[in-house]
Amino acid sequence: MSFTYEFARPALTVDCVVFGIDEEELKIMLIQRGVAPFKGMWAIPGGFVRLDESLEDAARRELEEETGIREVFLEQLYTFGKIDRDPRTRVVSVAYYALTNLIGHHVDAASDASNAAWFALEDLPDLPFDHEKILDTAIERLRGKVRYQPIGFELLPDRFTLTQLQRVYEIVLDKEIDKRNFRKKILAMEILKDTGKVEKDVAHRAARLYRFDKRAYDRMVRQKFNFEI
Amino acid sequence: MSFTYEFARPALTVDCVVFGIDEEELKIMLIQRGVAPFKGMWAIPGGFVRLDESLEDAARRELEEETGIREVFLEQLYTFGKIDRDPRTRVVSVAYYALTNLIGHHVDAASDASNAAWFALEDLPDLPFDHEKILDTAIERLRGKVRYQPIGFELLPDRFTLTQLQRVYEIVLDKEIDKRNFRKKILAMEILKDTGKVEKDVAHRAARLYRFDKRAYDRMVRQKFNFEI
DNA sequence: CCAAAAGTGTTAAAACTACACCCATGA
DNA sequence: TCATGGGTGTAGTTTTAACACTTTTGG
Repeated sequence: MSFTYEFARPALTVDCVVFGIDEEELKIMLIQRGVAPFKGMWAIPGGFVRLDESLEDAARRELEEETGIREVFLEQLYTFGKIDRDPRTRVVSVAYYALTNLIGHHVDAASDASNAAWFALEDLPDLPFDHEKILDTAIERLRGKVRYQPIGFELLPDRFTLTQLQRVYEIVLDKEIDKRNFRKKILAMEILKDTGKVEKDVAHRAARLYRFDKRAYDRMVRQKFNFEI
Repeated sequence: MSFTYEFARPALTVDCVVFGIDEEELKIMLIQRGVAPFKGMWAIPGGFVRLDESLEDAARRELEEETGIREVFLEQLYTFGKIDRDPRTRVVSVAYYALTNLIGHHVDAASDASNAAWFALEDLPDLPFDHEKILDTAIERLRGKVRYQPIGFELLPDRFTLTQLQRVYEIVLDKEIDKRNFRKKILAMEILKDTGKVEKDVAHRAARLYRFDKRAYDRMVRQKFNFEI
């Protein structure tokens, strides 16, 4: 089967930069390419857009097919369209970025996604195409956005401690934050809900667990409130 | 001539939201469609991406062809890819937005762009496709970006007064700003250069003319400086 | 000399920064 | 009882917001 058009069309793909925080560092998920070009290289997951799906649907489908990850925060990043970004032919790629709770998405070696793996940003392999540029753009966006939109939570489990949240900001922004000032600020926003529970199995005083209160946040946005770290 | 591919491909277009400030309001440039669908309706300028040009090149080319506007601030906005956004067939559109000195781009009725015109945002005709959504996205981006990136100048002539600049911010952000505080803040940034000239032909004390000092701005960005209004 | 916009400082309130110790828990 | 991180307040500094009058110019 083939498709014929009156004018030439670029191929259209989606790519998906997946972030996660593990211990003390920011990681991204890569997949090992099974086909040419760049067969065997680690790359950002992605693939061709089908005619019967929106761009975001395509990004989510590819993400699940290639890494098993689903139901995560996903946002369009930028569309990359330089003429020669793919050596084969003209390919335009709409890039997305995803934020995941890495702990909940450890790669299961037996799954479809057995050729997917997390990589620390400090320790990345060479990437094919313009994937390095896509990644840089994603990091820049994450750093910028995390300061004025409540997306830090997306990198944590549903329930988290204030220290975990602070760590997220310290890792993403790559700077130390004062504990007392951070707590004062984030609690003053009244967008966290104390779950009444505490950590389990820790060898020190157990910390309170909070949950992001989307309802409260939406209410504040309506009242012209500004989230800022 | 025709083009055949193994898999179906969406058509790819660029669209360009052009902003300008005239007197006391924000305007955008629309063109009257000469072809179906929606023939005769006013729409955001745009067109198909060719294989031998990047996305930004395509946006600039279409912009010049349809409106005569060239050499303006242009930035990618968002890519719109809902399945049914075009009634004919699947079309994905990479949207850009441009900021222009409207006074320098009054539409010349005798030009190629004779079917282009400026419209006040408050007084827009119905728009085809998802152009209203594209426009809303562009306005939101402009409002957000103007606060932390020095792009307000792009809506003014090369030389401008502080009052003109303040007006730009008041119009874009749709709120009044205190004159003394605005001047203090913007001058403290040291990104404006006093040209030594003053306004001509005004029926009151002539104001100083300033120019945006990109060199100084870049220097400050390197020093971790934050532009913010 | 009048109309119109240019230009200019001060003060109070709010936000931010820096900083150190006691507490609860499990091993 | 010790090691580990949890949790808390205050004071100095900076930033922001509110506010009104004099100056210059052309008509």
